[in-house]
Amino acid sequence: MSEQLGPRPAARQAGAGRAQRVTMADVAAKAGVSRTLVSLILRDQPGAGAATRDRVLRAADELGYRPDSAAQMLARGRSRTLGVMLDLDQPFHAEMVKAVYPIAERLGYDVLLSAVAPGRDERRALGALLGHRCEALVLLGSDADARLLASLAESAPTVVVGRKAGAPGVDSVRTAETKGVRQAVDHLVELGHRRIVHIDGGKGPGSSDRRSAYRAAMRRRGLAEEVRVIPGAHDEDAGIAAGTLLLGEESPPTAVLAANDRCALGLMHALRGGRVEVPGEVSVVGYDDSHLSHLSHINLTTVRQDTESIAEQAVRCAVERLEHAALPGRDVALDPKLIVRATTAPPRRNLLIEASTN
Amino acid sequence: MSEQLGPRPAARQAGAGRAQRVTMADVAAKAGVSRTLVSLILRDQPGAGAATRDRVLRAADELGYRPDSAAQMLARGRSRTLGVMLDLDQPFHAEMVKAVYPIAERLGYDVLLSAVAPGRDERRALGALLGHRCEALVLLGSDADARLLASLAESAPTVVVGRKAGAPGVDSVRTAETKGVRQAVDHLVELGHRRIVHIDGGKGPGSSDRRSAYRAAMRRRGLAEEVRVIPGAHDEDAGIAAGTLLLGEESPPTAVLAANDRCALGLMHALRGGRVEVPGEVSVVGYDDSHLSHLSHINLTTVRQDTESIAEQAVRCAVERLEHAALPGRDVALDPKLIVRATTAPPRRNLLIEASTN
DNA sequence: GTTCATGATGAGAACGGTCTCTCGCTCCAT
DNA sequence: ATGGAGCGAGAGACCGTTCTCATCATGAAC
Repeated sequence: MSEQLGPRPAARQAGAGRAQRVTMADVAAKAGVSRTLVSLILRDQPGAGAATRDRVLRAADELGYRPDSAAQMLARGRSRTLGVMLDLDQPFHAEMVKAVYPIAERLGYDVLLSAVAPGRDERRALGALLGHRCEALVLLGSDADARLLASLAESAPTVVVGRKAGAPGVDSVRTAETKGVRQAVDHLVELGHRRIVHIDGGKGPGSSDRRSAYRAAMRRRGLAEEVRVIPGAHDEDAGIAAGTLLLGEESPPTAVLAANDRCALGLMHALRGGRVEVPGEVSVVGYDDSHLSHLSHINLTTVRQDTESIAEQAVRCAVERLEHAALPGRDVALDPKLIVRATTAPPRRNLLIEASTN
Repeated sequence: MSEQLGPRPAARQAGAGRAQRVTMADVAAKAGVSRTLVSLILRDQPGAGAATRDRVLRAADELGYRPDSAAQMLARGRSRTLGVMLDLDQPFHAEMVKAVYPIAERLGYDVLLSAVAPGRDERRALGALLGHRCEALVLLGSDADARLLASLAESAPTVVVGRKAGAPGVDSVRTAETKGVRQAVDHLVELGHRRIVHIDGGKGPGSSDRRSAYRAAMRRRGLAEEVRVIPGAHDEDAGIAAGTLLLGEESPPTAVLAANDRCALGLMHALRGGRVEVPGEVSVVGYDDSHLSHLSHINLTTVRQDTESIAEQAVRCAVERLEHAALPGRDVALDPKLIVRATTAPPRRNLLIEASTN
């Protein structure tokens, strides 16, 4: 242990050698005014003379003053901080976060990130956010059950992105899966495809919606008997597995609607490995328009979720609920947009079969 | 109790409708002890009777008490929080963060994430971390110049991951590029390759080291006249460009050492698109061992940076500097390991030429 | 010349914790 | 008895802000 001479020697010595944090008091002293006034001026509030204002601002700048958000939070009773929980492995989450930053900033909120990781489940990730006094939570692709969500909502406004919340008092923002899927199916049908299968996303967020939307869209086009769902997931391996499965079939589909872009990529890889051309022999549609799909060598036709708007709505929901307490739980569904690139084309009859029996 | 005619009604009403935050005072009241004791017990310090301890813990649990880290920071003078700056688009960063979490936790540190994004440069990302009172900073793949690093280091211990820091008082942790590259080259040479090119990472972190390491390794194997570096970058497009270039050549290399996995992927895609088999006609080695390379359909031979150890060292550096103030700047270089998978094999003479003129 | 808004400034109490100190007790050697 | 140790518990200062309220000039209005 440390010898105890002065008050809290440990704390002092921890930062030893390092410049002490510059506080408002230092600025006040340097400018020759009171702390109160410094606070006022730094927060850009009226009530200080122009000359004083200048002097204080200059002093703050020279000292390299940086407000201590811990103290601010404590004093304000509000942190003006939004917590975002995400999965670092999901490119879509990355896109969302990028979109959330500027929006939150515009509304005067700070953003804190907390990732789920092996050994760090949602509960912990969220606990960290709450501990850091986030006033509202945005959950990207959460698996949380209704009970957890409900209990969260008791301590902070909670918005779930990408799926229905299923808990009272919790907002959700997501893509209108029905429309996205329908656009994709319509596109394929108009190209001349009939045998269109769907690789689903298993129990991932939004996938049950997409599944039923696919069925509905097919029925709507009179293709009820062609409906076929292959169980999958939101990663490359699922796509590979499905691709391998299809390669072995006698009369495989001419088009595939994948669970998401990663899944589509896996699928395409498997198909091309089996010498099946995309889109020559099989058309592939992804879902997400993640940065992967833009890449020139991939050039994936995909359904773009409007990240920008989703982020905007999510932040807005959180903030509104923060300000007007108990609103009813909202469920915002945004229109997605089909981005046609190079992986879809009219079907070429029988080529697939030929190729796969090479 | 505070039934008094409200000081700060604004603050109170901001959280209107929402349950008030449970504080230590509430727990203390419920357990019939003082705040001090509650604090003691919750921090797991000696000095409280077993019975009291139980009573307090139960009370805290029942009330759903959650320590307020803002207040803790303020009171402690220390935040015990590590700030990590990252780029959400880099899979390697994701791996790092996943590794950092448990290590930091073991050392009793909290982790805050701040991402760079369009419209949010390193300066801002770091400002956010500092504002939230991070005691130390870990920068993943930073572009920051020496001046910025030096000024950062004045306010908090700073560790740069993936490149040399180049600023005094700033630690760096990275892979011993020389060894990784040498292993890769040796592996290829032992398989029988001589014509081995390197696609470099442009001005990305670590790439100049890899470039010279490649030259050295080639010379060491007596292949000085085979040295060839193709300018590239750390993404798929660079790989494609290089691949396209090579496809057009008369006597292309039999093996390629890519800047990183993403680059390798692009390269492979381009090659396969040109009907060139990997590894049959060209062997490809990546760098990073990101989750992409594990995928069964990719199965990339790659140089694994030991994420685990890098994270450990980075956190350790930060913490040690935190505790022992002004140590000299360290530069830890960790041994990488070549992971041989399915994209490397002995060369087949002339096949590449045949294939590419098909 | 006294009274009053008005605008600039300062004093001091929160906020929710941590930490040092002191206090009252019991236990045991003198 | 007497005087410490040793331990459980509480008092109160403090961390760096924000916010309310009081104070103090200053000049316009009466």
